[in-house]
Amino acid sequence: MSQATSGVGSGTGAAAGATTPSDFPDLPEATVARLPEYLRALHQLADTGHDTVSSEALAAAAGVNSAKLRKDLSHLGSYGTRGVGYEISLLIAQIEHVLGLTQRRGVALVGVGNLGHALAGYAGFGSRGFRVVALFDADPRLVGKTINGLVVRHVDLLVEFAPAEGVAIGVIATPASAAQAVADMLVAAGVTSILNFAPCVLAVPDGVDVRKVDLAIELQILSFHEHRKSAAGGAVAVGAGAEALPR
Amino acid sequence: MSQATSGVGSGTGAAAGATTPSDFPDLPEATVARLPEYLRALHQLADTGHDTVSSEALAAAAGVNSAKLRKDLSHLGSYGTRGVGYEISLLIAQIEHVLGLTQRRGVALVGVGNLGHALAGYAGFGSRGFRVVALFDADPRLVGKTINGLVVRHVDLLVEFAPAEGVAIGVIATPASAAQAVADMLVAAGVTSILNFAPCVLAVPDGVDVRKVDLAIELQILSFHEHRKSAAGGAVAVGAGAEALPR
DNA sequence: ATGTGTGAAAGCATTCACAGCT
DNA sequence: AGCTGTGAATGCTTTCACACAT
Repeated sequence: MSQATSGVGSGTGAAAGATTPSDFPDLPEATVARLPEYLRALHQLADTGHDTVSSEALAAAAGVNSAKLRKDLSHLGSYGTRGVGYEISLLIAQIEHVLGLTQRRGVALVGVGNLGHALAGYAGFGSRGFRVVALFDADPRLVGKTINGLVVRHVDLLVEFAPAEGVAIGVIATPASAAQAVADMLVAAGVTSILNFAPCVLAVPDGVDVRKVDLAIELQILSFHEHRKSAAGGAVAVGAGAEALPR
Repeated sequence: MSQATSGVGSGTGAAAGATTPSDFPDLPEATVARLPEYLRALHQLADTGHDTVSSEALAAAAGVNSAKLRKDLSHLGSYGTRGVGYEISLLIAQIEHVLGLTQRRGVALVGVGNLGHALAGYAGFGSRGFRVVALFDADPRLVGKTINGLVVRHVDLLVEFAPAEGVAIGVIATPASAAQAVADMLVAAGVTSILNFAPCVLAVPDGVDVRKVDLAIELQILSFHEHRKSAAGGAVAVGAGAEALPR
């Protein structure tokens, strides 16, 4: 997947000011991928009136085991109290800081068809640290329409408009045939993070991160396990076969 | 956290399948997760007139390195010819067989709001081994509507209708607050594979597979890398700057 | 007592590099 | 020669289990 490029310079420049200059642990990628889930679970706990939480309880809410959770959190530095647990608000702040969510990042959505339209209206973006700031499409019938308060612009204007709109992340929701061209434009506009919903691989320069979401792939993975389950016992008396299931 | 599992009952039984149980390697989970991508790449190659392909070329088309590809394919048994490469049609057939895609599985979609509506119309399902066979929602304004030739039923009818419609996989596209209740119903209806788009963890009995897709999480992971990139230096940072890790 | 933080051990996954088939 | 298939080596992740702080 993404390859971490350079390390953290010993902040000579450190121009970014706003965020605390405190050091940047270099976190295992597996840990980074779980932090958002912890964050979600923490917000849920905070909303239900909790103040502190044990690793056991938080792990349950996030769907992992407690040893993993503690190890993950230990990479951020120590924010728990032995014998007590973690203070929720403190931990939320710390995770948000590490993930860079203290600044609300702008998202450009390219492709406002079926899926793209749904994404444009997805409230989860807004409530979890992001703001959709621009919409693009190649279809003249869509260009000019307003969706959720944003006008759809022609994709040819992407390179021109994206930088001004403060786009930090590009989301590709076009057909596969258009995805590479869109990725090229995003890169040309200075975007270095891309979320790709099109079923194809993208070629991008070093330093650009691409993550992919492919719905059909998820289903096919489920299909494999389904297939295996039905092939397993043959007879399989009743459910509850406690086979060693992976995952 | 309500998670009334209980009432699993319903015998999945249905031993009808005559797939040979013997030819089932137990594949590493990481390999299973990549097979769908190989399959997509193979179809692409087949469509552009290719007949055989080397591990190097297929790996490039799938976005992995060739050693990994060969190792993955070796788990399925040997389907390549040394000195030549892989015969594409043969490999497609083999992967489809292993993933259980020879039978087109039925998908029930629960939650036909913004996202669910888009999923109902997503062509990628149909073209890659699945068929949406039922739609459910709790909103009376949506129940009764026809989307893509399917009538939206009330979610309370799920347990009654799903088995008859041949549902093998359930897709949850409801708000998080409803997701667990829907999961319980799917389980009660005998569904043992669930794809969850709601931002929450689901409690399900052993033997039920859940995969989760959370769009905000993907963005947050990208945010982390973005954050780190901008902490490293100005913003210019031309690629190719592979640096040694700090210490 | 209780529950975090963390070395050490175990388990997976990826990469290397080359033997062996065509 | 060219390219697959695969043991061996490396690196990463998870799990264990317990010292240590409160």
